Amino acid sequence: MKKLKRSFYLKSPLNVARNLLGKYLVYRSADEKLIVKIIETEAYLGEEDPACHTYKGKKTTRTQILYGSGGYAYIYLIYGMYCCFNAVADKEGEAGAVFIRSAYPIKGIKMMAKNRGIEKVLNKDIYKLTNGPGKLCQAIGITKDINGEDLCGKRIFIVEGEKIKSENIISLPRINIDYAGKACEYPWRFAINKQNYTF
DNA sequence: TTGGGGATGTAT
DNA sequence: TACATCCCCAAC
Repeated sequence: MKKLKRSFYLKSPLNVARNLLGKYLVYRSADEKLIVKIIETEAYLGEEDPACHTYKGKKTTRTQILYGSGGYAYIYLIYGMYCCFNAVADKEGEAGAVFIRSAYPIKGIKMMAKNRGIEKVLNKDIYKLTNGPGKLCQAIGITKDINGEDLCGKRIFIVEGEKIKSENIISLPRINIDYAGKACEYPWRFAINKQNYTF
């Protein structure tokens, strides 16, 4: 399947967040290739977005990667416990990102279960392996050492997966950003509508 | 050097 | 609905 090119990521986070739905995230672990389908994303718009780590132009070592060119991995630790995966979006100088909130396991399910500390997975429970940002990172085994990795490289990348019709995409308010004031109402979360879609 | 807070997950 | 648990960074 075709790997997404740099140009895919150089657009606005809202555009990239919507277009990442149905795409496959591929990670080459030491043992095998792990693949998940992206089913829920959130857009973070940069200096104007109170929920974004770069709000008001905040520049630190952590946010540096966000200001760079789109198409790189941004991984940070949340609540001192879990890693969250983002794809940096927009062009150099614009600090946007797309947060991957939920995915569905496609390949390497056994390894993902092992990484999550689960011995046996029933078919009906497969989706639970990666249905959260922290779970996703734990399942495919990525940590902060992937931070800054080129998504157009070989270790981790995204490929054309399934084309999702626009009528099957829903937009919703983002989650757990209550501190962001009015911005917590903006419909910048995108998901595949499960009502007309089966995995 | 310090302390408050956070793009979560799990059990209850 | 509680709480585990610790990096990040601004302010001191």
